[in-house]
Amino acid sequence: MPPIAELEAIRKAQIMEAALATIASRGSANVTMEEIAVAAGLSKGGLAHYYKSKKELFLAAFQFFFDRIFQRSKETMASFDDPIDQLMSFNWLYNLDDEDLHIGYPILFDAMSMVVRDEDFRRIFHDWINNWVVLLGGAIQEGLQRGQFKEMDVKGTARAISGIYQGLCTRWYLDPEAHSSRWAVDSYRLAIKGLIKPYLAD
Amino acid sequence: MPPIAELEAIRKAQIMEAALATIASRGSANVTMEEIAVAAGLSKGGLAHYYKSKKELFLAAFQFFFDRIFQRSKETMASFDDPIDQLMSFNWLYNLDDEDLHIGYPILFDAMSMVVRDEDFRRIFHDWINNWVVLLGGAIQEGLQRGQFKEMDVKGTARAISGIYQGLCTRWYLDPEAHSSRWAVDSYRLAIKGLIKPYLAD
Amino acid sequence: MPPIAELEAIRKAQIMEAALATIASRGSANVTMEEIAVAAGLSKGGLAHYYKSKKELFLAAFQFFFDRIFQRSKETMASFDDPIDQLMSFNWLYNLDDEDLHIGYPILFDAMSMVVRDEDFRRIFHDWINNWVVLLGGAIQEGLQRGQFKEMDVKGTARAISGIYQGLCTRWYLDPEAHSSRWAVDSYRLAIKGLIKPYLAD
Amino acid sequence: MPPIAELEAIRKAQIMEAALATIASRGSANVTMEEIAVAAGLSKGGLAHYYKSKKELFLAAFQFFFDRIFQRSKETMASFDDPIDQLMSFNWLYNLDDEDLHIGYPILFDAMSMVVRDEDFRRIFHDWINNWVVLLGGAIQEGLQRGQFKEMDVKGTARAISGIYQGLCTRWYLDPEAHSSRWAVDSYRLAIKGLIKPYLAD
DNA sequence: AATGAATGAGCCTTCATTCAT
DNA sequence: AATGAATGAAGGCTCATTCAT
Repeated sequence: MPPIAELEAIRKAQIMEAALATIASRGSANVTMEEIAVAAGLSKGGLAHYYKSKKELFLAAFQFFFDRIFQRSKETMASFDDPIDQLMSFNWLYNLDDEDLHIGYPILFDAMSMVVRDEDFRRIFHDWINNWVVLLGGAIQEGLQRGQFKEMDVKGTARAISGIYQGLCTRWYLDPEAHSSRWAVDSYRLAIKGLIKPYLAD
Repeated sequence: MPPIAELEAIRKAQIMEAALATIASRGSANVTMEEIAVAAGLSKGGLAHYYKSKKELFLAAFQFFFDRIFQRSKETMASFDDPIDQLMSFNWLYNLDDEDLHIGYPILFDAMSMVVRDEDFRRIFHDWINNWVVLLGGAIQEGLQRGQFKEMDVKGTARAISGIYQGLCTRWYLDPEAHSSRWAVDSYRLAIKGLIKPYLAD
Repeated sequence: MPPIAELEAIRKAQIMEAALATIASRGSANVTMEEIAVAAGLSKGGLAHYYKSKKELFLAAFQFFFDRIFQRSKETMASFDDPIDQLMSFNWLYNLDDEDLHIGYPILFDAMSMVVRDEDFRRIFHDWINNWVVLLGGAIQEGLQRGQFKEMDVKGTARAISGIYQGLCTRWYLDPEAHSSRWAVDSYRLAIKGLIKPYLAD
Repeated sequence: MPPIAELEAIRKAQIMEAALATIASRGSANVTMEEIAVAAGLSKGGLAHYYKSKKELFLAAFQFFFDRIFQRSKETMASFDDPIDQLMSFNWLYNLDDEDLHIGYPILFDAMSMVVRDEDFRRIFHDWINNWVVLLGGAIQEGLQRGQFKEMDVKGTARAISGIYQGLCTRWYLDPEAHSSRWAVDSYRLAIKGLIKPYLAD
């Protein structure tokens, strides 16, 4: 790889980090290209060299973050063998000391705000969700094969787990004083139980 | 003395509707005071007469919307007798023909984006959530008294239901092609079942 | 006099006081019609009823103030018999407790700023200066007739005294810590001495 | 790196000239940032690049002008040897063909209007006055050493001369038809004589 | 006489984007 | 590759003025 391409990769990585950090703290509505550039150790013009427009930069940053969070979750999940454990493994996310979270939630809210109104943001968001569905669906499938779970709509259940997870996380993050991480974990487990053993309860 | 004593109330109501509609469609980051003014049938200056700043207007609009949605839900819930039915009664919200929804979700995403970064928005959001918790908690309490539910942490469960509900709604609204309202209702019911009859499943 | 005309006079007097006070404290560049109206115990519309435009109001207020200061000075001067004492009698103006001063200097600076650029303000300012010249000229004339002063250009000397007086006052008012009223009085006396006994000094 | 290393200095100088000219002709209350920008050969945004706010620009412009006038006076004064001549040397200022004057007086009035109400303007004004006092004080001191003047309070006299000078200039500038420059020069000389040889007259 | 609702022009300021170097 | 000067559009807000009541 010629050094020129290496440099580009390095710069883009710096910019991604800077963009995520500044967007998270200032809000995508308020952050300026210059703030991001400075956070990345560049000038306004330097940033423009790598990302032609604000939207392009935001799309890349969101994508970058979505990938990272997904990757981390996937790895965590892979470290468990039991499908139930796998579905519960996202609990690493309830940790206010993890910097990815303080970036992730603000980013997520901003992203959703854009998803509603812009097709390009919608696409990367949907793709991300679909990745989760595939990941969670794999665990469910495995549970089914092992006979641990009753028959169910795998994809739909995966979607539900993903949505429920996000709903609980959101509450926890927006008001951690009223919503402990213990509450989040417990609520999640009970809800999941309801979903994956539906007929048991009847 | 104004010709109509309630002129201010009328104008403010017009403005609230206009603000919600324009914020929802354009996004709070993009909507301008003038757009809102025009949508309310006023000029820029006329709007300023009633709301001194953009933030003041936004806070009022969010508050206004939160109140309305809550009120509608409360009334719907009150029309059911059985606590289980009450907890399920929010299904009226899964209706893409209901205009409140097309306002509500975009507003909600924008609101959360601000809640993370601004204390004033945070306050009205927390208040809103707390209202839901009280409302849902009432139904749960009733179920407990009727012996329908097992013992549980009423408030925590109410918070969980509220969060889960929002998580599922969000997915449904952001991608209704992949998430049917049937899916949303079913997922919600199962998750709730997990929450309110926790020990049954074991 | 019908009560209607009386009311108008009362209102206009209120407005003049309010205008002077607010212009002085806020600056003519910053004060708003509404601020003045409120200070006068009226509403925006009520003020408009008496003064059709901001400029009209300002002209009236400046004129009003110029008249009052001149009248007070004239009366003070008339209480002295000796022409020298008369010329020195303006010392009542070096009194930071006198409210007219805290109105007067700011008003004067603002007025001069307008005098440079607007014919209407120029006219009332010139008229005011000319009144001073006549007043001071009278004292000088009297001194000449009594044989107290050497022959001189009465008008020119009166203009000089007036200008010098203002120059010293200005410095005193703008920086009273560095310019005592003692300094102002003494400097004024010495300068006047130079002017009215010109040939003595040679 | 800028093509011309001194670009910023050049631009700022252009802006200073443009600001002074436009403020003088339009008044600081009326001049707009855009007017100044255009006068400086820049766009609104270009001006903002060099001066972040209107106040910052005005402060810089006033300072710039104060410095220039002071420098010119200082040089003129230095070209005379006799202290009396030095104190009289400011007569170059009575020249309506000198562009600095047509800028200077309007600027001075606007400045004083702000000095009354704003600490930052007050500071640069006081500094300017103090510079004059030091300059004039030097001439007086020299006169004392040469035995030309009687003993006196050097600083106080310098302050008086400075104030008197401004008072006379102001009248001359605001109404040159009624106040000739001859009048101004003569009045100034006589007043100074009164100040620097105070006891002679008694 | 008096109010205050409403207008709309205008201003300061911000900022994404372009571009010469 | 990188800078930062420069542009110009746009937005929030202010405010003198008008006018129906």
